Amino acid sequence: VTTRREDAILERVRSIPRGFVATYADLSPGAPRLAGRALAVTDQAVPWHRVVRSDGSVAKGRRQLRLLRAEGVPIRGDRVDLRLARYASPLAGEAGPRSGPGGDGIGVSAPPARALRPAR
DNA sequence: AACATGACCCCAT
DNA sequence: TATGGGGCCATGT
Repeated sequence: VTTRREDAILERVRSIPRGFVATYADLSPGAPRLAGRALAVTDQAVPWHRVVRSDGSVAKGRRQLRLLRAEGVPIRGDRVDLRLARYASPLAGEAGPRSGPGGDGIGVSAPPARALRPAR
């Protein structure tokens, strides 16, 4: 079961381009655990493997790393090189805990689609 | 209502 | 780079 906030998070997960990643905090500033829960309980088809921790480590181990490597996401050791692979999220730069009505930045519209470096 | 548990994060050692 | 403490939203006892 997902709440409205979680649904919004899932939608943003879907917006992560192939070859890039986003962190839980990018998806839900101020309540990153909520992003984790959303992915854990949803039955929707989303590219969950493109979501990583803020230090580049992953929650689902080798399985996740394999999927990421398959997309060409740069990985050093056992963690993603965020400086190259991080997708410039629409919420990037927004405030942390309680950024206005809604409690988080969810509700912001379209992504910038600004190209970072192509995943090597 | 208190406490515990998560695909977590930030800050200060 | 690694740990510990405090904070976060939602659920389940």
